[in-house]
Amino acid sequence: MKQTDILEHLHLSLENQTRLLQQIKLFEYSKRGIVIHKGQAVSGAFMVLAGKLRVFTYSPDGAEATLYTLGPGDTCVLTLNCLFNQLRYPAWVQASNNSAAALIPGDLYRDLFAEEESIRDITIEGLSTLVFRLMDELEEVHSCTLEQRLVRFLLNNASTDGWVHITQQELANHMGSSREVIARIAKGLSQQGLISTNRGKIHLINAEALARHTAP
Amino acid sequence: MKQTDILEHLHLSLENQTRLLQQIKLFEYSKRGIVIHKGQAVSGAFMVLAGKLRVFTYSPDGAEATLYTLGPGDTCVLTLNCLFNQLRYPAWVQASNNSAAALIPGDLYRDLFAEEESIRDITIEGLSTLVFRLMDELEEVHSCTLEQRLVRFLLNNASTDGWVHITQQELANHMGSSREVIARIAKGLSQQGLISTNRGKIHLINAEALARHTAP
DNA sequence: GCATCTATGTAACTTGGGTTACATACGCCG
DNA sequence: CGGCGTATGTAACCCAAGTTACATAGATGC
Repeated sequence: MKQTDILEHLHLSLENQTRLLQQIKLFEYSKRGIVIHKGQAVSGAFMVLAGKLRVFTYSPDGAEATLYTLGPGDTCVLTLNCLFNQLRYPAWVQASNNSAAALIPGDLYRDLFAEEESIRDITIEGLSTLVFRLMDELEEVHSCTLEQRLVRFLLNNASTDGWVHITQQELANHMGSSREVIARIAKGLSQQGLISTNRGKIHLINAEALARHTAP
Repeated sequence: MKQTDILEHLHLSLENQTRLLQQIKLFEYSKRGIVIHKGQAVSGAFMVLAGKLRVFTYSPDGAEATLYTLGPGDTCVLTLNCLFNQLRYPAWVQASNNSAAALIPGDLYRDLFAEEESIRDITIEGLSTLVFRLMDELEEVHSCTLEQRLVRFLLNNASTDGWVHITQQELANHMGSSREVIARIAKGLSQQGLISTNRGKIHLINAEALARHTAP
């Protein structure tokens, strides 16, 4: 992981490229490492360079709920929120794999935001996208059954060969439910011949039929 | 309602004030009038000048769920989203009272966004605030009972004398539930002497005791 | 191969809250 | 005042989904 990798994700004037490289800090995280914890003061914008980070909250009773995940080139929008509004970070961030991220100091980011159109664009786009994702999720939560949400998740996260590599516990965390409930729903789906369950992964046997479960 | 009222909510250079007044369109809505319907193409940014607008969605089965409400000086963030991302409007907007709003054409808004720091600030702040509100709501939905959510809503919306002017049907729509359920919960609370229910309004008798219902 | 993790499978029980189906009460207007 | 539209009150019923409590089955290392 090199500092200069960050330039691939941004379009900046040469002068600002130099400033950026002088001021960013690189961080590397091993699998399951905690990147940011709730309540932490955030001193800059986080951009993921490699790996995968998961942003999640704990509900008061200790259950996890994933908000979203970040891949290479993604900026963690919540850190932008914190920067522009002087807030503390409202969630946890954990590395799903070995990952690397760059921290762009807050003052620099604000300067770049004022000077560089491309920075303004990715900022606005990141915020907007998150707003839509959250709205969708909110609507989904109170208008879909857990089975529909689970099916939708599987369809959205299957690799081209129809496998989803995830444990039932992780699925449960992701949907804010419990493992047993996921197992029960998965059992129903597998009895209908739609999926098969394995240790650490799920196979979509009939994606078309499965898709019909999200709407009827 | 005069065009120039909009200037109170924005800090612009004189030149841009003139441009703004030349290009905005004013709209007035009577109570319950539809301001924007889902799927509509949005040609500019909406700023509320007077009254109150309610932004909500319908779930597939026809139940309403309020996303948020807008008062004078608020900009509808979703229209910004649509502008910057060329999307269609993802919800309905209805006037809660007689209201007025200004439409700032998209091209003008983008110009102002590039030129005026104050516009950038309110844009970012509006988006950020919405992100936090949505995150809170999402967390609330899967970690609180309906009673807790109802109590919280009442506490947040009571006037200083402890009255909330809203029908149970509106409450139900707002929380994505049904009237009967709200009535059942309200009955429980009023039997404990915490609130009293009346036609079209609810009185908070003991707000402190009520507040203790949101956490234990 | 055996011990030990970690992941999955299952069943019984509980509960929040949505649904259905009425009854009653309020308030306005002719 | 009396009727009609709108708001609230209540009860019985049902189901999705969370909880508790174990059983079993792949992995991994020694």
